[in-house]
Amino acid sequence: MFSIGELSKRTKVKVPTIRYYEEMGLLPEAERTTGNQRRYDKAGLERLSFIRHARDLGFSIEAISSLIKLQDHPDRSCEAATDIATSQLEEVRAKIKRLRTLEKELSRISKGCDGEGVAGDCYVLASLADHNLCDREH
Amino acid sequence: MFSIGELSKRTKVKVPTIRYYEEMGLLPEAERTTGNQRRYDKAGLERLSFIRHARDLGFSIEAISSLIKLQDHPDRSCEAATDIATSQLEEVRAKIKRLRTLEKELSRISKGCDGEGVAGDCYVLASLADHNLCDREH
DNA sequence: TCTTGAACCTCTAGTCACTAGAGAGATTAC
DNA sequence: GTAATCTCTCTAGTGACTAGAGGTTCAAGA
Repeated sequence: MFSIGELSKRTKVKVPTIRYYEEMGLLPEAERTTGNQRRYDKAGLERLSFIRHARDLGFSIEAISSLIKLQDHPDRSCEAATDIATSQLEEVRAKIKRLRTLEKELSRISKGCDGEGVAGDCYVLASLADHNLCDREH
Repeated sequence: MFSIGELSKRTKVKVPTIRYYEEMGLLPEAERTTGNQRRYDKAGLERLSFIRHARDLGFSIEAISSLIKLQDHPDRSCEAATDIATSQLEEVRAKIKRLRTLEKELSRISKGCDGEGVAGDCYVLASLADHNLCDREH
């Protein structure tokens, strides 16, 4: 059994974040010492690692909550899990697409001004003021 | 002179968002009718268009605030503007990079399970539980 | 001119996933 | 025993809005 600080070190999840996850129901309520401090074991460590990994991959707390429920019922169909992962993948792809458009636009705008003139003649400011100077929709 | 609703229609920025921008100091305090309703003119429209365009490109409220200050002083050097645009571009590129890694990982995980088995055997859940199943760092 | 209904006002609180800080109590090492 | 470090709960703040309550004003038609 180890403390919340120890769990934090091992998982690289900050202490207040661990408490937050508990409050959100992602982690079960931890056992306590007589002095009311949380104590964890291997199971707690594994669950928190799962959560952290899923968060790193961009899953929302809500999605993780669903995934955990599935984990706790290994006999149920895993269709929901693949659905969640697939829609997460779609979201990531959509974000990439959008960011690529922004990248092109920003890169074009940045190249338009070397930063040596005055604000009144700045192509960056002009581009932001006038959408018509843009190449494409965004 | 037109109302906040009209301004909203023309710029496609929602009414509460316009009020929020005013509160944040991005928009100057609007003129009011005797009945205390906001009225806008062409200048207000242009400034809000600027803000919306910059937001669409992912600039933060703070960054936009700096850009607006520059706009209001056309005699100052525009170095700050190009700096802001460049660092925004860098951020966007960093985000894309990170999302690409996630995309690869999620795609690999999703492919590992067709959703037809049970949760106990699900590769999606197993991958999330065990970082060692990952191809690369993320 | 009166009435109706849409648009407007302010204010508070909620969103997401944490993060920061206060003030008090617990644990651990020496 | 004492000092240093950890931990506890609670509240409030972050960014960029969004939602809703409860009340007021405006514009158009009768």
